[in-house]
Order: sequence, then structure tokens, then C-alpha cells
Amino acid sequence: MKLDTMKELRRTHYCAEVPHTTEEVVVCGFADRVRDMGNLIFINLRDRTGIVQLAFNDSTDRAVFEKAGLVKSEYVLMAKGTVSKRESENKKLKTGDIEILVNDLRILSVAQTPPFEVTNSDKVNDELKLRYRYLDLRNPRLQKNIITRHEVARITREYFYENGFLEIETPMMMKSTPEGARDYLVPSRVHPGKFYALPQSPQIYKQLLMVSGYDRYIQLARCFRDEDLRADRQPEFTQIDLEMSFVDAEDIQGCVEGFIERLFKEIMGVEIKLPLERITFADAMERFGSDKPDTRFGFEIQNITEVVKDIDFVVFRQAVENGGSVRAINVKNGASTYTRKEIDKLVEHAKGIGAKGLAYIRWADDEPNCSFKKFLGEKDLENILLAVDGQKGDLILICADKDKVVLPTLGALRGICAKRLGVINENQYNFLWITEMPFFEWDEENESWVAMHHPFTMPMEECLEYLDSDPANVRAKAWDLVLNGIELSSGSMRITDYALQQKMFEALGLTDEEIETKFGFLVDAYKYASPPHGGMGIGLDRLSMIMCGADSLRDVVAFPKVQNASELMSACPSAVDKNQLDELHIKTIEQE
RNA sequence: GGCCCGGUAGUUCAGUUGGUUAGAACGCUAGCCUGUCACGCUAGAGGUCGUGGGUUCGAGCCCCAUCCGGGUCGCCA
Repeated sequence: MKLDTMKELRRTHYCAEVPHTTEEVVVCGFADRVRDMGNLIFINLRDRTGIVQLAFNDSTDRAVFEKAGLVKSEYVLMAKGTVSKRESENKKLKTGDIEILVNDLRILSVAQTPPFEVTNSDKVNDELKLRYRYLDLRNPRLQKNIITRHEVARITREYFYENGFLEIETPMMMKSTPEGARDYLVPSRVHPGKFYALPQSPQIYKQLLMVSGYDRYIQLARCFRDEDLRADRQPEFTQIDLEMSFVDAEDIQGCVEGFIERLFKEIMGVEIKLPLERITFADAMERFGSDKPDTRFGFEIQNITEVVKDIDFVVFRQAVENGGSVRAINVKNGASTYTRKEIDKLVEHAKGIGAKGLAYIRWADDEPNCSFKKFLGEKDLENILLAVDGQKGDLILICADKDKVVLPTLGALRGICAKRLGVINENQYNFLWITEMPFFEWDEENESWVAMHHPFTMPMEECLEYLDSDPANVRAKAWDLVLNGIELSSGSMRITDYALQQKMFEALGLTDEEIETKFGFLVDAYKYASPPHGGMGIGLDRLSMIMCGADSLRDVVAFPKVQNASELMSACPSAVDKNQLDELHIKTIEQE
């Protein structure tokens, strides 16, 4: 087919923004649906704003009409015509009461039959859509998400600029720091055997910017982590990275709260009530069994150790003897309708997390059905039900083990049951600050204490005395921001005192040599004085995901990676030419 | 790395106990159609049942291996 060109013609309006007047307009976009009725043709023209109907009838010039007959799905068109009121309105379209009577149609580009219908692809396999991501990105839903994400970025910059933050870029090629997540490494021709790393976050650089006196820093920073993916985890992601000087934790949180409030108001029209709710890490674990609890529903964890400690049931007794506990969640909202099979599935899930099993009481009929009834004394069941407010219609799940097992298990089950029962309000946005995070975390594999946040995090003053004696009880001036059960953000005050930093490194078991080679430049910087400072990194992708009502980052990332961290469209990562490797002084597997 | 789920026309799916020529809808192609808007009607094309091996007289279906995708645990300072 001979294609047309735009020549002198230029767009006057986006499709969904064509005015209801009779003036002449020029629109362009993709042919969405073509309805050819013989002597009457309608074409839905689509661009990033929406759809407008092009009409061709007996008053249309014959050459134009015949060209319209050639148009197929996804052809790229430009059309000039007059806006006309429609005979019957289409209420589903923003422009449903008008159409364009076309007097000049240009077919600018033709399309093969696409592998799936671009605007009707909800059920199409993700793999196929990712392989043809450029087609899926034409989908209005995805376009809306990508545009929303743009709005998030725009408001972020506006807000932080208005509050005196400077946007400063930090390097994408930096020193590898083996702590924490695995680095993506970058070799270089001029440095045989040496590697840059892509940043897991600009952490160190932003701290140095505070040392240098830039006072308030913001960056929409790309970050990279060579770890396994999840629906809410991509190996490459964007962080709203900020750092502030001469502030304490509450100041930073207040600043971020203002940002959240503005963002939700402007984009969603949702009022977020400030200040946001706060809960300590310890309380979050105790009540919700998670460091990122979803508080849109109840089913809180209850400690029933005292109630059941005298029951002669080996599972309970062993847990208590081993310093553990017996805890329960009462799944209300008619959870007693759970079938035996469904409960078995919950038990399986609990085992997957590490629990040895799960006891339950299901009260569907007149009498409660208890899985460990034969071990109970006369009043025991009554006491348990009283302790957890058990009523007819409830399902009570009980787990007994060490707290390290019991809490996460019940925390996970809590979420699963809430989803199954449909008690989660999708239009609710429950923000939650998690405060007083532990400083150390016990690393089973290496049998050592590691920093839970990062080693530059300031411990809480009152905990300094436990540094050596009881690391588990040292809490940090670190906090997370959680939204609907998803960790959005992490922040902390940083250590600016050289001596204290040395002490923290010691507690983490780092030798002087290790400190020098890994963080020497950072440690040295603090010898030259530093304002007190702290900051946060807010997950822009996750934030956008929740604001779009999506349940996967793929819906808000233009070109996402799949589970094995490859990108299906371009098929990367890929093998490279041997010459390229030689130049980088890298031996291939065959050479070894 | 572990566990679970999936892979059958271009797409979404159905496919009985292992049994003749593997079906439907949408899409696509052709024709008809002057007010459609998920247009309608008629006809048609389109399949190495992910791949390899095995069991069997016979495999889309059973077994083994493998690849791809999804979820999840580990992991993610």
C-alpha cells in the first residue's frame, strides 16, 4: 500500500479533547476499531487521551471513503474533518456525543495483524504481552498507569523543590559494597580484574552531600539489586531518594507526610489524615506478625500462652518449654465457612513458612469444632474462646512455636484469610510508620550480627549501653513507611560521630582493614565535621502501583523484567561477542 | 536453590476411561450491508497439542527429562 505523509497537516487536538463545536479539526492516532457497513464506515481513532469516532458516509468524497475502507486495526492515521453532533450518543466515550466527518484521511503507517488485540488483552498471557511490550503499552489501562506515574514524578519534584531540596545526580557506576543485596557489576576495558557496581541506592553519596553542606537533597534515583523478583520487586527500580541536614527523625517524617498528603490529594482526590499512624516494630510484630502490616482489616494476633499453658497437648507444651508461645488469630467475617480442604491448605502454607502445624477451632454449627479437642479439659475450650472473643461463625487459627515462627506464620495467614473473605477495602489507604526498628539482625548462615538497615544508621541513645552486651535489644533511629501491607519507604538518622561509627563497625565484627577498604572514604569524611542528618528512600514504583490500583510493578514500569530478571522483548541479558569480552579481560566459561 | 500452578488455532479456552477427521468464541481473510459504537449476516483459512524421550496396537490425555511463564519461601543491609 502506498502510504501518505503528513505534509502540511498538523494535529489540532488530541482525540478525547476534540471540542463540541463545528470547527475543523485535525486528529491523529491509531485505528482502534473499524466498523465498515458498506456505504457507511466508522473508525474509532485512539491516542493517549482516548477515543474519537471518525465517520465516512455518502457526503464523503469517494476517494476518501475508499481509503477509509482500507483501514485496519492499529493503522496510524491522520484525519482532517468537521466536528458533528452524533445522531445517537455513546455514553461510554468522553467524546460519545460527537464524531468527525472526515474530508482528508491519511494512512501514515500500516500494521500487520497484531499477536493480540491491543485494547482487549486483559486475559492474554503475560509472556506474550511482554514479548510485544510496545504493543501492550498502547493499551489504555497501561497508558493511564504510565501517565499516573509521570504525575507522581512531577508532583514529587514540585513538592521537594518548593521545600528547598536540590536535585543532584549521583554516579551510576560506583564502588561495590558486598553488604546487603548483591551488586550488578560493570567491568571496564581500562581496569583488568576490577569492577564498578551499579548502585543499590545512592546512600553513601547522599550522606556525603550532607557532609558537603548541600543541606537538602532529592533525586529520583535508579537503583539495582541482583536478587530474585516478586510481583512487587524488580531488579531495577526507582527511588525517591532524599536526605536532610539539621533535622531529627520527626522532621523528616513530617516532610514526607506533607508530600504524601499532596500526592494523594492531587492525583487521587483522596484526603490522607495527618499525622500518619505510628507503631513500633515490636508492636507491629506482636499484633500483626509482620514488619509491614496491612491494617485495613483486623484479625490481630493474640497471645494465649497463659490460657493454654496447663493443657496437656504436647505441641503447646513443647512450645512453652522451648521459650516460645501459643498465639491465635480469630478470623471473623464468617470464616467458619472454610472447608476442611481450605484449612488444610492454610496448614500447608503455615508449614511453608516454618511452622510445624496449625491447630484450629471452627465454629460453624451449634458446637465449635476443635482440632485438638481430645486434649482439652472441661473449661479449656471455653477459656480459649473467651480469650480470643470466639463466636459462632468464627475460625480461630492457633500456632505454637518460637515467636520467630509463630508471629510471621499467623501474620501471613491473616493476610491470606482477609483476601479470601474479601474484607479488604480497595479504596482505603492505610499508611503506617514503623518506628524503633532493631539495629541488628542475627545472620544464621554466618552466625554473626548484621545491620538490619545499614551500618551508618544511628542507634537510639538509650540503647548504646547494650551494644556489646545485648545486640538484639539495640534499636535504631530508623523507620519504615508502610502502605496497605507494602513497604514503601525506609529511612533513618545517620551516624555523624566518627568514634560512634567505629564502635558500630566493631559491633558488626568488621576489622579495621575491612572498614578502610569498604568505607574508608565515608568514614574519613566525617572526620571533617558533618551536620546531623538523615533521610529516606521512597519506592516510586510501589507507590505508583498502589495509586494505580495495580498488583504488580509490571503495570507501572514501562519495560519490566520477568522472574528470572530477563527482559522478554529485547531478550536481555544476552551473550556478547568474544572480542568484547577480551577487551574487558573477561574469560568465557569455555576458555577456563 | 525449594515448593505450588500453568503451556492445545493469532488470542482465550474446551477436549470424556488412552481410541476414527482435535472443537468453540474472539481475531484474521473474502463477500453483503446507510447510523454503527463489542455493528450484523454469509463463507473460508488457520493446529508439530512447549520440546525431547518412554509406556502402549494406539498418547493432547499416562511416565521421565527439559525449556518457558506465573506465584511463593529462601534471598532482598
